[in-house]
Amino acid sequence: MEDSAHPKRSVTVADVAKAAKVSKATAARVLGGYGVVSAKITDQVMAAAAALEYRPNELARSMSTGRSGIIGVVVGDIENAFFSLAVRGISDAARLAGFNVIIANSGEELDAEKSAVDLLIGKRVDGLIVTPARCDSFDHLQHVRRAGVPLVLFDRAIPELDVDAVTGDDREAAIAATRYLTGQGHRRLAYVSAMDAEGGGLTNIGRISNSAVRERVEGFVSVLTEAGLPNPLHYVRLGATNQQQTDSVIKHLLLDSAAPTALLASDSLVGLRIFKSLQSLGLAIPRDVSMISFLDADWTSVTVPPITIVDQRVYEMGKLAGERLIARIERTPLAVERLRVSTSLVLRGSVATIGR
Amino acid sequence: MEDSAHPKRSVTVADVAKAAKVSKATAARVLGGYGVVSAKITDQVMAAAAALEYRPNELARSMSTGRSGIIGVVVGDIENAFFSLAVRGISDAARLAGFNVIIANSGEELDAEKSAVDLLIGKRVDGLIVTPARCDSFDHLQHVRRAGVPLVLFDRAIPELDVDAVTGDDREAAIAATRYLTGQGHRRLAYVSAMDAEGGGLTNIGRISNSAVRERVEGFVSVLTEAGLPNPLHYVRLGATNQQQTDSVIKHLLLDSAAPTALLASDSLVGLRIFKSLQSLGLAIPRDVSMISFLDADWTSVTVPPITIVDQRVYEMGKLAGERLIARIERTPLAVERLRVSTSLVLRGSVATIGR
DNA sequence: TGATATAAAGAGACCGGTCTCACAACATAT
DNA sequence: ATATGTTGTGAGACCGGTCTCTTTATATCA
Repeated sequence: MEDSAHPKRSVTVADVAKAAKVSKATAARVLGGYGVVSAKITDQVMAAAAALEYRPNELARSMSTGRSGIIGVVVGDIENAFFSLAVRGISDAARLAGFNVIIANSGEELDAEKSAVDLLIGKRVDGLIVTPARCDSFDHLQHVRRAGVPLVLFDRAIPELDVDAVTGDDREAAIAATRYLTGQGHRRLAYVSAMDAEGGGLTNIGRISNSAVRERVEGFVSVLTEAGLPNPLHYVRLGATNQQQTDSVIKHLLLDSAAPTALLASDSLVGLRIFKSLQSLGLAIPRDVSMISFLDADWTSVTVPPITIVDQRVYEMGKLAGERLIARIERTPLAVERLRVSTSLVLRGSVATIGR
Repeated sequence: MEDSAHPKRSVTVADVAKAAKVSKATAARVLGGYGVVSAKITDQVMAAAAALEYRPNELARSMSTGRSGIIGVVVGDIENAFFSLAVRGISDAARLAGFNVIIANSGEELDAEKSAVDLLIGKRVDGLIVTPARCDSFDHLQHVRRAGVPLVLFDRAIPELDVDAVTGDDREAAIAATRYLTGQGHRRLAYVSAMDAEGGGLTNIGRISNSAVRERVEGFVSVLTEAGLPNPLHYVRLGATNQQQTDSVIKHLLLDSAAPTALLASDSLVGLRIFKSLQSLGLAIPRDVSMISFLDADWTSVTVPPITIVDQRVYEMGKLAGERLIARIERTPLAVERLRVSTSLVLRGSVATIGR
């Protein structure tokens, strides 16, 4: 058994051709499924290929055709349920169209994102779906366009970049959630996100570099303003990137003399962290504080009480992004668009009605 | 702006060479970072490359070097937290060694697995990590070996296949969990898995085609037998593949006159389904029934009560598998091994002490 | 029966890199 | 001054497919 002998020159069309006693071109026609070949020769070649266990070298194929059949996807963090669901949607769309998916993690860091994009372009992917970590730095994405590689942004849009984007209707979602909370009598509401905050406190919404978060905060603030509540930015907190940070954020929020009565979590990871923080502070939901989280994550339906959430339909978002990209790859003439997938509020038990 | 012009012949070494007024070979040496080139020429070439925005074609590079720098991973379902965590571990190990990861989903189906493997081999991945859907059908994996592509099995082992495998110590884990349950006075224990059951009832452990599940069931049964409990296979149930099936499985189990007092869930998805089933049946944990789930999934720590789990250290498993594969790719001389990652029981609140 | 159309097969360039080998220029040894 | 070595550069084969162009064999028609 010298199976383990490593390099093992693989079987090529030339080998098959020789075995089938035909020219390389003819064997290639049979194996590649193009051109015209007589039935007899086809059989010969197929038999030879089977005997030699021929496997086409997709790399070589891609080289000459110029198409790799691969879609590159750059996400923030696959471990996050949001992205794994999205990837599923993208993969399903891709598979249906005969494409494969190669995934790269950016860890929500710009540098990692840049090198991931470079790498995928190097691998000559046929198209790219990117969740941009920051919406204010996009040279590398501009470069993708210049290279002629179709690009679709996911979850976050960059208006300055003339390119398709698939996002949730974040502003509307935030408005709906916030209105619901104010409708239940809440007057002091906090918005908590995992986004890195570069200075601690937030003074200027426009400076939030993630469009999804920015739009949600805008929606949140607009409702509060509209309701005549003072200082709507006062309870917007960023930086809940891990349990410890979140504990600290929550503690500061809730130990304030004018503590918020309701919390809006920007994603399911933040939501989970907030939930745990509240648990460890011994605060009951919704008696002591109400909360709403984005994303219908597993955990949100099995807690006591179950968590009211904004259902983002991430799978559909992913699928849509995949389909859009494939349409671009196949040169379907389409106007550049921002596709918004509508969200819906799923009422469960984590919001109390207060006052009145 | 004719940015959108699609095909856009990309800049090649030849283009750079011409611009820098050197030979293709020299430009290639600079750009590829091999061979010897004088400082002056290096600068010239680099300048030309920068001006032209040269990006190497990894495909072509792979063709001539025979290395793609890609590791292929075939998992059951990325959406499953078990796999997404594992993929993270694999990716981290890969990135550290300068490899990239391409992921394919098998949906736990043999045919999909076969074509995924074929596809990845076609893409000339440098190595393959596979979670075999069935341990009794491995022609396609044998083929991988014959093709000279390093292979590491993940989560499940196939003893007949002379190849490395990274798994949990499933038998020990099941033994520990089961012993804990019997130690708490439980005498009728059920094991529930999502594996497809081809006949409904289970009569022969050896026929379970997934080694991880089989070993867990073996461990489970061995403890029960050792404890002198009758008919240990009686409460082993497969087929909890979705909520409806699980509801039915749980209902049948618990409406029996001799209903089990404790349930062992084979993975976190099954665990979650069981939890929901119990909720909908109005049964309280652990008062009416106790449960233990595999995998420290998000949801298990925020339920009431929190769920006692078998911590599988999946990230480490993934990382180990990645490292092992890379060692193989780099021809480190190593004996073929089955690497077992130890698990531990994390006691929370979902198991009652009964009797006595 | 010879001229022409058509189908099937072969020859070889090409994709964009890597890499071997040949060769030139200059330094050092004899 | 000639032999030998070293270093930097150029020419061109090669990886394994695709694909165009040419050639050959067979069918169709006058």
